[in-house]
Amino acid sequence: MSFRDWQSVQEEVLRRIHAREWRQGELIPTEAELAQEFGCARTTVNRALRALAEAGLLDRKRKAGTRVAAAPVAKATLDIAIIRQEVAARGAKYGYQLIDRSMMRAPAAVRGAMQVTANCKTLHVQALHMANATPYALEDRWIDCEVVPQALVEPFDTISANEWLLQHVPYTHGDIAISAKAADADEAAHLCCPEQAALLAIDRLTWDGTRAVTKVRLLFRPEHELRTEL
Amino acid sequence: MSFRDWQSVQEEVLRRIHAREWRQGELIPTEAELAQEFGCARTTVNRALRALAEAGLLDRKRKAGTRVAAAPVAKATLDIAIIRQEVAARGAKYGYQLIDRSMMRAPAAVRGAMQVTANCKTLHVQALHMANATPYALEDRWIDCEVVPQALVEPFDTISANEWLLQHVPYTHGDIAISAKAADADEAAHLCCPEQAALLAIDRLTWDGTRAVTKVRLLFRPEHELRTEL
DNA sequence: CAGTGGTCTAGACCACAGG
DNA sequence: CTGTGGTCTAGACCACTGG
Repeated sequence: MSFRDWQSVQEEVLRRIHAREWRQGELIPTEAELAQEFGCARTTVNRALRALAEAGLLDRKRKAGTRVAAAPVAKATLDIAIIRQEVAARGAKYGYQLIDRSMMRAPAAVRGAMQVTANCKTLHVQALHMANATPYALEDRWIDCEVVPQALVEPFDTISANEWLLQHVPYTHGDIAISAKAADADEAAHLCCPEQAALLAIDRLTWDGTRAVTKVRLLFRPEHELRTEL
Repeated sequence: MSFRDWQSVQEEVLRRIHAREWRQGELIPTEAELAQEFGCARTTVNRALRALAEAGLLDRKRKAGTRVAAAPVAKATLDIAIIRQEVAARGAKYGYQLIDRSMMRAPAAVRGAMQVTANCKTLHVQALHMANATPYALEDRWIDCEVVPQALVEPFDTISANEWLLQHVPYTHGDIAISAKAADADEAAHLCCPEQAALLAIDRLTWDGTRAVTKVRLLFRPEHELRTEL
């Protein structure tokens, strides 16, 4: 019985965890021991165990060894693409419609989240993304024009801010929050759904270093689902 | 200028992407070339580029080389823990309350998703998770007792099915769907919120091989948010 | 066919943390 | 101090796929 590539080592380790040969919280053999047992290099065992640790199934600590994670925190990965591609991936025809584009002072809540001052120049862009001519998502966005001056001359009438920003503005990291929200009158009108309908909301705040680039809320139609695997 | 560990190689590559030294869709140098430039082994460059490819920033193909991803699909990772731990992590006191536990025929929709027959023995468990004595999440679960016979003798009155299953039943993979749902009368009563309030719903279907183990819907209070980073 | 990434190896040194 | 995982190296072979 020998396992010569890291995938088969990983499978064997997974099998032992599922079969409860190695119990939750229990210490498993060291990399060197497993390498000897499996007849492969320690590097190969390391690759397999590291992948499982990243997936949350193992806890590894120097000197302390490797344990089967007591509470396997599942990592569900959401792929967040440009909305146009998302719609296309569902086999629907993408449509875009600009609702509003204007310089305005952001509400206090938005200024707070973006950490900008009250008189910071911000651009507000609101637009509707459509799939097969029916509403798909409502985008409500604030852009800090001191960070992204190019946005001042971009009309956003044919290309969405969503797409334009991803392609033209670098960022270092972002925060995402997913929640549910009842549709207000305005949102219901744009999304062609009843007022008070339960909408899925994705809020994203994007940073370049220490400065907020943009804050966006995407509201999806009631039946919308985010899908992923475990 | 030399970059001797994979993290610094990764940072340098990231810098060049952000600085647009390497444009979107553009071919970047081969691993061997970069290794020479950076004064390190090809393995080290490989480690850095592989990590960036997993993060969705690079597209790699044998023979075709490595390109900067045209549409950087952001991967947001949600950590899905046992609810008791989730509540504890927020610094609140966890509470648990069983609402219903009974053998019953699952609705057609549930049977379809779990791919079981109409007369399959299924256990229905409904329970409330609480934080600081206020409702936190409503759990509505179906368990296939042919796959998990031990569940038949488990009362689920002090330990939640959520936690018991994770600790006692192995699984191979799962599907997750996140959506928004308006509270019906029953749900509103349990969660102490107005009827029609917008709730965040997480549906999870867990498999062991080709057999469905359990299907669960978790409904969270209106103000609940799932947070993650990019 | 040949260029590129994917992986394995044996050995080495290092960083961290338990005892 | 010592055991464990984390990483780097140089070299090798392989698998895929573009031309």
